Amino acid sequence: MYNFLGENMLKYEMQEDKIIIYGKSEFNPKHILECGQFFRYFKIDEGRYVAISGDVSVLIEEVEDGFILHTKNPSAIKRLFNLDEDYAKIKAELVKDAVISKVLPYAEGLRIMKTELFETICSFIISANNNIKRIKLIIERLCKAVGRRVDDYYAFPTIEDFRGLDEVFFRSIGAGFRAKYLAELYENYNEFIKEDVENLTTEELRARLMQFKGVGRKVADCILLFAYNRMDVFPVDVWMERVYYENFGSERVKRDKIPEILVNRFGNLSGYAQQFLFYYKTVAEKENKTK
DNA sequence: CCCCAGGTAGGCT
DNA sequence: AGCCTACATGGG
Repeated sequence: MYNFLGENMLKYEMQEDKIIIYGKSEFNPKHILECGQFFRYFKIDEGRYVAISGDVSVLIEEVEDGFILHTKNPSAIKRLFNLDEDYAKIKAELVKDAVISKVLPYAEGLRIMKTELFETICSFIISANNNIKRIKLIIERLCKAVGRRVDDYYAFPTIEDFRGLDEVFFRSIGAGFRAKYLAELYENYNEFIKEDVENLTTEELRARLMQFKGVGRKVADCILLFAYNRMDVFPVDVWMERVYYENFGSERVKRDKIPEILVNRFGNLSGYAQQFLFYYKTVAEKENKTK
């Protein structure tokens, strides 16, 4: 059955073991997976990616006029990629910004995902003062060590899989100084999920998330954006700090001020703006230079 | 043998 | 509050 929610929206068809995506303008696996929001993806070859979220996997295959998302759990994958989100509308608004209009053409079909909460918290704690390649490496070692085996891959560990794991264990998978933060998660996360946080404002929920050790402003904003899809946040890391001075403000400001300035500029589209800029800065700009 | 990476906590003033 | 620095580890 088709979705007829809007004229310009992504057209897709749900089947028992796959989702068929029609057209390539609103869904681009490279742009979605390589924009830094998600770590458990693998490029198989030209045109094929595998992604694993929680305990669900998907094989993304490029075909003539779109993509086929092979999966045992299509509804979970539909949710993961926010397939009903209307990006035509979002981009029509964003393109009015001179800086964004420059980078949008490089990231057509980028979508913000909706990632699993526990996985997102762990992943972004690991991301602190780290590089993407090594973040992926540590996460894969974590999944292989304690994640449930599903078919031919390992699920991301659940909170219960973390029971009893100590700092020594997390150091053994290469987490380094972040090991103690991960070891503290079992108790603190179990406390957190008892609370009703969905109705908190973004500011309140950020403050709550920052009570986790290893979660500061930037990591909290990533959790807000990717796990909660709160779009009124703009995570600022070393890359976004560079983008800020190159495009938005030449005067030196305190690093803590940059998110505030950019959220004022982009409002409820901040999260989208940040991801388009991040993709351009970390992937597209580099590829342009090598051409 | 340097430097850097999707930063943060803790200690200092 | 705001500033400073240590922090584990793999890759360039």
